[in-house]
Amino acid sequence: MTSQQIPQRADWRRNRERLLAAAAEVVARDGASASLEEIARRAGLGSATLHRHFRSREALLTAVFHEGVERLAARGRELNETAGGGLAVWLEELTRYTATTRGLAVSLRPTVDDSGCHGMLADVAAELAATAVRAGRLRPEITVDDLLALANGIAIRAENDPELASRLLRIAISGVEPRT
Amino acid sequence: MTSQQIPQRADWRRNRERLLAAAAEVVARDGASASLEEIARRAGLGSATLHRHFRSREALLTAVFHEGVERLAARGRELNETAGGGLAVWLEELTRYTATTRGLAVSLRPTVDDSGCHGMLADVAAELAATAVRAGRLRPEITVDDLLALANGIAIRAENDPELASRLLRIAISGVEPRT
DNA sequence: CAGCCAAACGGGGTGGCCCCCCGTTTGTGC
DNA sequence: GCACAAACGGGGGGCCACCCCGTTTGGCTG
Repeated sequence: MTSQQIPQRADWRRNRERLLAAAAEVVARDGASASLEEIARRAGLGSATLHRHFRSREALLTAVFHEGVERLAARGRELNETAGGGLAVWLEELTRYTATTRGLAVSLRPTVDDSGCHGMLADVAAELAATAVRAGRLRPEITVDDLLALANGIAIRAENDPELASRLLRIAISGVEPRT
Repeated sequence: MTSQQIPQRADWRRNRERLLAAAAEVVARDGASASLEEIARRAGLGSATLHRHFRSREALLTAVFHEGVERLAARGRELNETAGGGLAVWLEELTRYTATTRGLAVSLRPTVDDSGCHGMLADVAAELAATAVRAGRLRPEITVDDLLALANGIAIRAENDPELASRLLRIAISGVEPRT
């Protein structure tokens, strides 16, 4: 998924794990703008090593969030089996999770080559959306990318506030006018 | 609105204008994270002077965007006189404008003391919302703050893409299900 | 088990940024 | 014009990203 070639030497793999563990801590505290130097320090490695392992801040963040994003994707596939395919439920879980996981929301913006976290979710989202359209619960002219962008915008804005994230997403899904 | 006391010496006012002009250029190019040093340099002033005029990045951004935000507020009051009070129209204009004015979306997040740009819009938004509720076009349990947060999240996400901003806002306003 | 060498490491340099201290200049009221 | 508060700005401290290049090390081979 990221720019990892054939893992080579043992120390290389060990250091990668150390870097990811340190990054997880620091990013959880400071968000996407965490200091790369501090991450390297905390891993007991030189900052050059960090840069060799992860060419960019984005590559590092992608690796840090990889597991959580996979879990979200799996959850989406699971929900897609339920009656009506729980698009709305999934979007809310997605938004809450990305809002409360510091730095993740920013990392979910699609990238030029789509090598980041976004690509991993786009597929599940598309399935859920298709099911929802079939069930008459999603207007067909709304694209998956727009749905994801909406959830992403809400998550960025509601960083650290899951209640706000849920509320905003529900408004966006049900609209603003009284139900007729 | 910002931390401006009684404007005192002539050079003080002159320098303030120079700083704001430089800031407008650089922020338009680089967004909210523009380099303060570059702004000072471009204004032909020392960076210490910039810090004396604007205690924080946020204070500077607030001043830079002041005029545009006032215009948005005025536009809101104007729309509030029309039939049904154009809440939806205003929200879309707001979102488009903040999405395309680099750095503004970030500056519109409410601040602790609410001395930033947000306060200037909260009042108009409240009027528009009240009118919309009376016209049966807004569920009363939706708060103004949530509406603004939603528009703000969309604008942050759709930075530099007015079409995306419009589309997302319309989805959020009309909801995701087919109109019954 | 030793020796070799590509792979991997990391100290430290470069250049940038923010923020502020404090000695210097300047505008203004008298 | 003069005195003095008001305002300025050079430059230092501390942090950061990024990268060069001399040094260490893992693991293969015989």
